Amino acid sequence: MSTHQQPVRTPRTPRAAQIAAAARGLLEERGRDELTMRALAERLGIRAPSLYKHFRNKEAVEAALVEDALAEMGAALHAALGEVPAAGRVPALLAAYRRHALAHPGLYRLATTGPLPRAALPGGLEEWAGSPFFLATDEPHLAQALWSYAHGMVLLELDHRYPDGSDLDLTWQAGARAFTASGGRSAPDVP
Amino acid sequence: MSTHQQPVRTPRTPRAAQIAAAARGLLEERGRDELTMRALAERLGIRAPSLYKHFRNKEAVEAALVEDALAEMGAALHAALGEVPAAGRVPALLAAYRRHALAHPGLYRLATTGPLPRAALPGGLEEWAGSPFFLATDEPHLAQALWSYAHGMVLLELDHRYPDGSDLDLTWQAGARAFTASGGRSAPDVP
DNA sequence: TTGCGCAGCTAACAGCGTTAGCCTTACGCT
DNA sequence: AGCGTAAGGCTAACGCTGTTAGCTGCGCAA
Repeated sequence: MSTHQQPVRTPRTPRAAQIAAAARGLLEERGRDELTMRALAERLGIRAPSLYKHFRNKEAVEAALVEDALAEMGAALHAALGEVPAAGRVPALLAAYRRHALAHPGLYRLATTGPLPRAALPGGLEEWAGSPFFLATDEPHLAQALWSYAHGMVLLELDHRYPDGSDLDLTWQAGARAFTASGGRSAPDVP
Repeated sequence: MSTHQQPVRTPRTPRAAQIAAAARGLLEERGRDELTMRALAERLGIRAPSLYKHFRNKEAVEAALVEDALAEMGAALHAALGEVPAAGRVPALLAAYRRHALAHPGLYRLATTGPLPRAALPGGLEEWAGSPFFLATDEPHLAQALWSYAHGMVLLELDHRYPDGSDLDLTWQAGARAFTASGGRSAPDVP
């Protein structure tokens, strides 16, 4: 229907999949800079150099996680849009974005900050993961602005940049209101 | 008047100021992960361990740069608001934010991503640097949303996350329109 | 003149990603 | 049955990182 098909995923040997899973666990449990090749190997019961039999280098391990992150984020956003009438798409999209990002903070950061390893990613995955913003706004520039807003909100929330005691639910609502009131060809106001 | 006084700065010995200046140059010219203690020392004609006579550790050097970054960003934003009538504050603020961040990308990233070294920062500096968003919107939650939007835009632009050929001027305009049309107690629409 | 402290130095350590080279195991083919 | 090969582990080591300990020389103050 309105949600295009998810792009093909990069094939992964069974052992590579195990390593990626262990890396993901390490990333979420101990944070980005404790995801080291030696710690990853230890979690798998092997030594660090053995990892290089399965991944070219650390960046390739991270690229595998980025691929997972984009695929899962894309699936969550497309699913959120599927359940909602056109008028309520922006708030639904923002809620799903926030929920998914905060549920996987390490993965979110890895996939969305710093340079994207585009060469190691399946073609079309990035666009597919971002397309819900275009589906929710019907206008490319407003879609990019909405995406930027959601990204900024999540990062500032993860980094504890908002003043203590901020009611972020209300902040997300204020942003949702701003983006539904404006520009979108099909969205009536949601006070 | 409406712009409060800038908070006091942390005192810095002459040598510490030289080191911070060299660190800033290194950060902007060669990027965040080429800002190493050895490279910094070499630029100053000394050896890395000597730096520890002036800064407790690398994090303290970075904290000095974060302080500079917040003070300068705050000054730029307050200045931008001072030149503009109430109605045009949001677009003026966003334009100044973008211009300043893109002019000092390394410093911007250092100061706004990852955990803030709040303990090493002068009290009130962070709030002062962020207060222009409150002055521009007159509503705390919309202010935080606007800030998040600007932050997300800058980061995605710096990280080249937008599709090739995106006209980001138009995206910034779309966001400015969304945030001026909505909520703000004093802002009429700016088509 | 004596003493002190500032600001440099070398040597070294642990941890990082990564490479080279070795060895064992398992499997397919003749 | 035996051989060849490839997969997937291993150790040792390199150059890089931040950081510490301890030494040295210079300048200033009492």
